[in-house]
Amino acid sequence: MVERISEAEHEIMEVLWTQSPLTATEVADRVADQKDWSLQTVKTLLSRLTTKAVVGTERDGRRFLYSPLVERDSYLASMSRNFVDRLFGGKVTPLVAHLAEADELSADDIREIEELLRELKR
Amino acid sequence: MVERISEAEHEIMEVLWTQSPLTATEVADRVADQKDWSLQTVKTLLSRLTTKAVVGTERDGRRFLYSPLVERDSYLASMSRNFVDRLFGGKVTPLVAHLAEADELSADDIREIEELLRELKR
DNA sequence: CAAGTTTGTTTACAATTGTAGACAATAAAT
DNA sequence: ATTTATTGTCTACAATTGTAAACAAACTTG
Repeated sequence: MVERISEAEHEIMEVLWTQSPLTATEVADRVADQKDWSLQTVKTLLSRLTTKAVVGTERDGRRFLYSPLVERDSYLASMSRNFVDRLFGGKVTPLVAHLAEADELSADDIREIEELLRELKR
Repeated sequence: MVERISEAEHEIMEVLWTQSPLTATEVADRVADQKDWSLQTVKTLLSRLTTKAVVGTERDGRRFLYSPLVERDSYLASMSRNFVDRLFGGKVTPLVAHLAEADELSADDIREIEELLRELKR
């Protein structure tokens, strides 16, 4: 069971998934592109993530190096599952249909997905 | 801009999307299949939804009849958009790829989606 | 060494969310 | 007419979330 990760926490995770381990300050620096958070805020989020055991720490002198303990893939999987379950009754087709109708799919997207599905069948 | 709807509130919306207008008690009855909520809880959620202006009320004597003010489709659209943006950098293909790899797609699903895409191209 | 800097820990505090209880007004039932 | 049920409104209260400030220990720099 992957612990629930809040939206702000997720932002931190994305940084760590891109590169790790990192110190709190490094995380803060990298997340600064997206969010205007103080170092304190980042440290709070990191500590909540470690409490939830989705981020692990490794001592490096007096400070910590943080790394993700869950893989991005497995996180995405559980989020996607949850999302599709809640909003589309667990069926992926209606989701794709929906995105398509909402013009979220370009011709390119469609080609890409078709290609992907072709791959899958083999 | 569609107001943010919480998870519990969403459950109520699903009921109203299925049928409306309904009284609070009727909503409570119907939601009872999914969630073990007291009537009070349902009434609180309904009132939060009306405050957010995603549910509208119509007086019927001393009580209210509740109806959705946002369409399910447009809600789904904005949720999907948000989801795909946040987790898949706005690209749908990786999402589908992900679901596929996570074995969330059966052979039937694949056929369905292919059919759907064929439709779309016309 | 004294002063500033970095880092983790503790505490804070408002908004949102889940989950109601209490109460008052009205309607229904006996 | 008195009791009971229904309904909306107001209030509550803990957990989670976003966003830090305060503080203390340790490290760096002048």
